Amino acid sequence: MPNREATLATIQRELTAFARRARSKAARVHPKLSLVTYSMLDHMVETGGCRATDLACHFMLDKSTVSRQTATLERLGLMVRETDPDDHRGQILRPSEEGLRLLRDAHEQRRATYEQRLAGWADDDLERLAGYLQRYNSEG
Amino acid sequence: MPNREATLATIQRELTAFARRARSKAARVHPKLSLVTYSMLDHMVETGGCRATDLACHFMLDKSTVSRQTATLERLGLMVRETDPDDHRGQILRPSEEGLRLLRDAHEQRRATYEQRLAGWADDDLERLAGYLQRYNSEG
DNA sequence: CGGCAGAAGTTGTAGCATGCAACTGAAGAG
DNA sequence: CTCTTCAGTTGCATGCTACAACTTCTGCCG
Repeated sequence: MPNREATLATIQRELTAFARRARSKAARVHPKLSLVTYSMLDHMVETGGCRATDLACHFMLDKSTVSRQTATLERLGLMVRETDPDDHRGQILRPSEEGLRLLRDAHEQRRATYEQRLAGWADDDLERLAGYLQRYNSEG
Repeated sequence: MPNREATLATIQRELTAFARRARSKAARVHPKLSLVTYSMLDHMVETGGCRATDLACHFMLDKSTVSRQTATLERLGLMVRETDPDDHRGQILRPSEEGLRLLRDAHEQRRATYEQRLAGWADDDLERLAGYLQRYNSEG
């Protein structure tokens, strides 16, 4: 049985390896979208439409960066904006129909990738892993 | 008991969240080093001195990118290079004394971060998580 | 009411990482 | 010897990011 030090080192190493792979492989979940713009579109759906400031806060990015990324999304026809009726300074950002389609495709693609990768796993192992990851992310 | 679909979705979501956090938080593991340059120095140690081509292959980067990063490391006094005696085209890259010191600091810093984050975990939970992560990374 | 602080976004500027392509120098095959 | 291939560097372009200055609008306080 390995000691705690070694186990911690393994977890650290494996999570780092995962992060590196995620950045390089899943960096382009769609030809037109980077991981960040994809996540932004996703966040607009999850929140039911949000403002640029929300995105900046949630992803810890400068508002100028968000402004440029949303401009790109709009130029690609993947996002629409409407002035917030309650506060004319802000805008409500939502995916367009095409943006929603693209998001669904990307979701399905990623789901299939994970399903294939975890195909050989037993159900209870999957559930334990899911629980561990939730616990890890919620702490700290 | 959740179904397999839901469990897979959870794993996917949590790993994505982890990757996003890793990008923003662990982006700078040391004031002078980015995650990439840090990993490069680390790889030089693990391999006992390697060539730029090895780094490019291992990290899936263009050789020009590696060339510039190693130039930066050398300019910072963290790395030294010597012409490969067996092949005068290549160079053997190694951390300098200061590079090794800095690497040890960074290692310790990261180890402490993980230890703190996982402080409340039972040993067998840690070992199971480590095993799951190894299995996940080794497959696919 | 009128002015002023603060918030939401945009744009100018700069820095950094990265990739592709063209180039230099060296090793190895014929 | 010559030609090809490999290791590495450099020029150029691109994309993401931050900081700062500016615009427009809101909300508050005198």
